[in-house]
Amino acid sequence: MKIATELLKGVLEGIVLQRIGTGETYGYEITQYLNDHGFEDVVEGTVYTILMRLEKQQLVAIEKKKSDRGPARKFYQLNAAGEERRAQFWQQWAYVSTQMTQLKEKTHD
Amino acid sequence: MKIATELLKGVLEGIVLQRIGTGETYGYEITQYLNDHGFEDVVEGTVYTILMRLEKQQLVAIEKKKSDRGPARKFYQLNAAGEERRAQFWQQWAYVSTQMTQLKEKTHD
DNA sequence: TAAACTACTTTGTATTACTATATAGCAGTA
DNA sequence: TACTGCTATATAGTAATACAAAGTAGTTTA
Repeated sequence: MKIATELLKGVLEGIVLQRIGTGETYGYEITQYLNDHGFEDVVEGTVYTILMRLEKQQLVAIEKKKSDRGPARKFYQLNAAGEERRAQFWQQWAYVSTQMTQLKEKTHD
Repeated sequence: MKIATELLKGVLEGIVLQRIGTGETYGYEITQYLNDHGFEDVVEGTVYTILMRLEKQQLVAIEKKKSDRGPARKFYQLNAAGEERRAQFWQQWAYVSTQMTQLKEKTHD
C-alpha cells in the first residue's frame, strides 16, 4: 500500500529504534526488513539518514564488521539513551493511536 | 502528554479532515476541540495552515457566517474530493497502525 | 571482464508543524 | 474612554524529516 510520506514522519525513526533495540543490525538489513514488512517504498537513503541522525544524537553504539558477501557492515546497538528514546516513542505512539481511535468514532458533540 | 512534532505530521491533517467531515466547522473550534481531546499543544496557526492547504487543494467548500461572539467564522465542509481524501487517510492510518503493532511485538527473525 | 548483488554515503528538494506576530470584532468594566 | 479578555483569522520565517538521485566500493558469478 502506498503511504503518504508525511504519515511516516517520526514513525520510521521509531521503527528503526525498535529494530536496533531488539538485536544488533545494520542499515541494509533494516531497509530489506521494512520493504518486506509493509513499507515497500522506503529506500536506503532514508534509512541511512535516520541511522546517522541516531548516531549524531548519541543514541547508538556502532561496530564495523566484515561481511562474507560484500563491503563491511556497520552494526548498530542502542545505548541507554537509545533505549529510553525507544520507550518514549512507543508511549507517544500508543497515546496518539488511542486518541485517533476515539476521534474516528466520534462525530460532533 | 507531550508529543514529538514529527509524529503529528500527516496525522493532524487527517484529524482536521475527520472533524470537517463529521459536520461543518471552523478553525477556531477545531483548535479548541484538539486542545480538549489529547492534543493540548496544537495552536491556531497550525490549524489554519492546514485549512488553507485543504482549500488550495480544493477538498473543501467554504461559507462565511457571522458570529454572535466575535469576528465572522469561515465554515468548512468536505466536498467529494475531500471525502475521498478522508477515506484514504483512514485506510493509510489503519495500515500503518497494523504494521506498527506487528513490528512492536516482533524481535529479529 | 562485466553484471548483479551487497552496503554505505551525500546533496538537494518538498512537505509540514510550530513560533511569533498581526489584525480585528465584541462584551464587560473600571 | 480605555482596558482587558475572549473570539476568530492570517502569515512570514524556521526546523525537522522522508525522499529522489547519484555516487563509491567490495564480493560473487557468469
